[in-house]
Amino acid sequence: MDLRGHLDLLLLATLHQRGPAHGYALITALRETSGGTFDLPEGTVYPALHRLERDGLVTGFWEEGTPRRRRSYELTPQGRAALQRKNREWREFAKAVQMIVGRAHPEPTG
Amino acid sequence: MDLRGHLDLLLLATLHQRGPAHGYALITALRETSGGTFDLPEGTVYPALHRLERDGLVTGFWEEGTPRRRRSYELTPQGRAALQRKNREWREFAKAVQMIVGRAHPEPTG
DNA sequence: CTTGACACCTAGCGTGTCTATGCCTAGGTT
DNA sequence: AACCTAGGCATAGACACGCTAGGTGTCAAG
Repeated sequence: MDLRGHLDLLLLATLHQRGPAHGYALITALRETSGGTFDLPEGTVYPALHRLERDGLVTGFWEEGTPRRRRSYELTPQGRAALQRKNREWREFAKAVQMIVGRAHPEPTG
Repeated sequence: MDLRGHLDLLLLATLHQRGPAHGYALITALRETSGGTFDLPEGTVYPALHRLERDGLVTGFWEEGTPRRRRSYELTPQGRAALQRKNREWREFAKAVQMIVGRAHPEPTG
């Protein structure tokens, strides 16, 4: 596991910042923005986008006038609301983990 | 999903700070240290401890002289090493998410 | 004798992510 | 021509993890 259930947050946040984008572009954007930490396989991203569309958080449309067929997605109002919520949840989660982890560190030599 | 694959880190970190502890005590400790954010069901913690023991990251022993039977666990050297590694992974992960999420926030009213 | 805190355990489910694979187009190389 | 690489989408299946839901039992207080 690598994404730990935060994939939706990452996708929604990226769509929010960059505007409508297609799957492959999202993969690239996440890889670059995260400094290489998130290098997501397609089998992760495409099903996730389908899920988000099914749940009404994004809407997809086939782009016209591009050489290759590509399906782009943009945030819906519910998507924006979900992003806000997931953002809050992330901050609370990260803070809580930090509270537990952030005090002492194990000694390198045990 | 709530713990997002970071349960092991939380357990190992708590054991590292408090020394040997039993399952129920870990649940209480995590709840209090996290300010209530992590209120883990027993069905989450006990199987996780079994997993950690199976993998050699903790060793369990039945405490003697306590009114109720309780199985306590303490970190092994591998456990300490794993804690270090998971700690690093957490920091990298949190940083990467922050890079993606941390710039803009959706407007409250859309 | 019932309630509630303490303390442990497990089967089975749902969900999410990844692996693996497939299909197709465009552009470049040999 | 044949081949390769990058771009682009898609799904099936496996796996890991956490949670639900149930169980066992002790001890103290009402």
